[in-house]
Amino acid sequence: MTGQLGASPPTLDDVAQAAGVSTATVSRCLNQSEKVSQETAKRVHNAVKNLGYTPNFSARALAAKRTFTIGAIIPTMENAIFARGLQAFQETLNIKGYTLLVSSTGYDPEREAEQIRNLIARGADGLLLIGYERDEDSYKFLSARQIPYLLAWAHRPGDTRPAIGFDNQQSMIDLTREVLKQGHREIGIISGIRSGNDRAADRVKGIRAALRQAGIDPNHVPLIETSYSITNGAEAFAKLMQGGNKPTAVMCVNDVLAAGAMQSARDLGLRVPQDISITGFDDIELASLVTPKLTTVHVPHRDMGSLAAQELITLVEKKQPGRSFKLESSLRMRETLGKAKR
Amino acid sequence: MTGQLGASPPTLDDVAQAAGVSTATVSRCLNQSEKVSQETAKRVHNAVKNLGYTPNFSARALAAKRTFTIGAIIPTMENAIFARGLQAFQETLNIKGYTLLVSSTGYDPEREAEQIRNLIARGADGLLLIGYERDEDSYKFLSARQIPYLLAWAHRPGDTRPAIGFDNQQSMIDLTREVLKQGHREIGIISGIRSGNDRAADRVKGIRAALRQAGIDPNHVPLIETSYSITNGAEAFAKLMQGGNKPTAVMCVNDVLAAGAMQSARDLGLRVPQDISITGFDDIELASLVTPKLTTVHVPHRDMGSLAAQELITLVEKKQPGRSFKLESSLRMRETLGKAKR
DNA sequence: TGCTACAATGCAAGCGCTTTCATGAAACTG
DNA sequence: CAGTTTCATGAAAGCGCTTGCATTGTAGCA
Repeated sequence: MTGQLGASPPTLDDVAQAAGVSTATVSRCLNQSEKVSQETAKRVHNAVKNLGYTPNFSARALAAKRTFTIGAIIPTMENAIFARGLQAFQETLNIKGYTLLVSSTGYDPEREAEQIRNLIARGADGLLLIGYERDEDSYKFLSARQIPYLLAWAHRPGDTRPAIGFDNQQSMIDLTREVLKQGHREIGIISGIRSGNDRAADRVKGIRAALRQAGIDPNHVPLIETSYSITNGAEAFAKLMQGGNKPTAVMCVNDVLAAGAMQSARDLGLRVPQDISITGFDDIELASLVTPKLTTVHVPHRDMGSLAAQELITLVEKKQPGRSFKLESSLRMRETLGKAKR
Repeated sequence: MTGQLGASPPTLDDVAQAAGVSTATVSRCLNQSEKVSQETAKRVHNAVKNLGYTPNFSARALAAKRTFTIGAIIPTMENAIFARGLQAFQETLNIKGYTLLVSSTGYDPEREAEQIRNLIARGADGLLLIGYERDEDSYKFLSARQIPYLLAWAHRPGDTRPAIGFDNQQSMIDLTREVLKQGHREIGIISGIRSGNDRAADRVKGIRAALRQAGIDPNHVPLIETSYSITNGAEAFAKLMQGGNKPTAVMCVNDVLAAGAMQSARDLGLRVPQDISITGFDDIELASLVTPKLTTVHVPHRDMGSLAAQELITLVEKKQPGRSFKLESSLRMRETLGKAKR
């Protein structure tokens, strides 16, 4: 417990001296303990404790070219969508002895490119990225440096890049069919910004594909694009209801937007689902909290997170090619989708 | 654009050679550009671009003993409470050229101690911590290493440690007085786990102090302690309503718990606020999303985050003693607090 | 007893960067 | 024009760690 009062932190050298061994031995003792005799190990551990020694991470990374750190770059932390899956990702990582480094981009592609370089510069052994869509340069950078990476929250049947997620487009087709089944013909769409966000884009594509199949021209279906927030969802909904032929169902590309839409519906005196149906996507906690409960698409966030962690570690340790996984989403028919009014 | 195909990443040396200068010059060029002639600078920047050079962060940290990185350790990322303030914290940090490293503890004091060491080992120039309560060893460690730190989300009038936040206890006293003003005498409390979480503890203290002042014995007021989650809030509420003398108002230590309580109330067929009043704390987005809208205490999360960032940078750069700031919280009287039934 | 085999340890060379100090050239001074 | 600054640059010493290789001591074997 002898503190290093004000002095610079204790180094491996200090520990070595205190334990009467060389720095090599201390290092081995701290890493691959099996190569050191029990007696020495005890002396070293004592010295470590007495000095309050903590290994300097930078020095370690520099010398070992290995950090046991995985980086994850997500669009935003404010959104429950990623928080859930990321939590599971981190838990699994920790169990396997890895540390997670998170950073967020605010849905800005340039900042994502920046953060990729940043996390690599920081020595991340592997990277988790959200979705497919990003500059080709970023992909080039990753393969030039031979950094294992995994895409998450998305899965495109034909694509070869390793990804783990669900088919956003197909999920939305399924949901849209349910909406159509309820007799809705006038549909409104509230989407997130699709540029640079393939999840949002694929979901909209899904809606449109299903509509087309049902003989509805998707080009005549009103769509409002706005960034993910409750107030934005509310505003978009209000705008949608100002138009000429008002929709009888509003499909939102995620639950946050849908919650906003519901709020706005209430403010406009519209009953859900009697006067208007509203659907979401993601099935975050919010979905079953609002009144009435939101009809949405359930996504196995936690499974995805923990599977992603396992796979990424495999990639890092085995230097394998990298596989893709498709997870199943499922509809959650709750209370906000009802029969079409007319 | 000449990629380093498969090879190890380009280093300062490579850049220096390509530009025909020494590594010292390249380094200066990348850091304090004013000390290098314009012509050389151009050559260097060209070389950097051509090689796709990215400085190795670990090497830089090791040599410079400076990282321009601030660490933040929060209880959880899943909770909107911290996400908001942290976002602002990060934004301000970025503007000033710093990077944020976040890690979470799951409300586990041991993991917090671990993470403190971890972030310091990673070279964080300063630390943001939540609340006052933690092992004395951690505080000792920080001062031994002379690491600037700032406590947030709490502010205790008498305490000398630099903190930025609001008076949790006083805020809750104010809210409780409003509850009492509505005629409530039978109060129930749903709290987070108070051990290791002084925010929760202070809030409960606030309720109890106000009750005592009103002549109600706080020891006879039922309290259920549970970890922060909607379902836990719901369960706690149900349990509270099973007791002998049912409360007419349930005060929750945060909005998440309150949202759970409201859900449970609905399931039990209780109307809010006619049959039972419910209050929250924090005023996260959720609060105005639930039906009816939650009466709660508003906390200036974003202001706190950005002020914290500024102050922490000052601490890091000026090595000043470290000041404390008290922010004002305010009541948001919405729809879930009504007159007592009897 | 002399030999090999092996386990435990030490020596020392880096990892990629910053920074002090020295150096030489150019720009001033009187 | 010699003497003094100023400026741009380079040489080289680390920062704290890991790790390949060399060295030692001891056990195992014939």
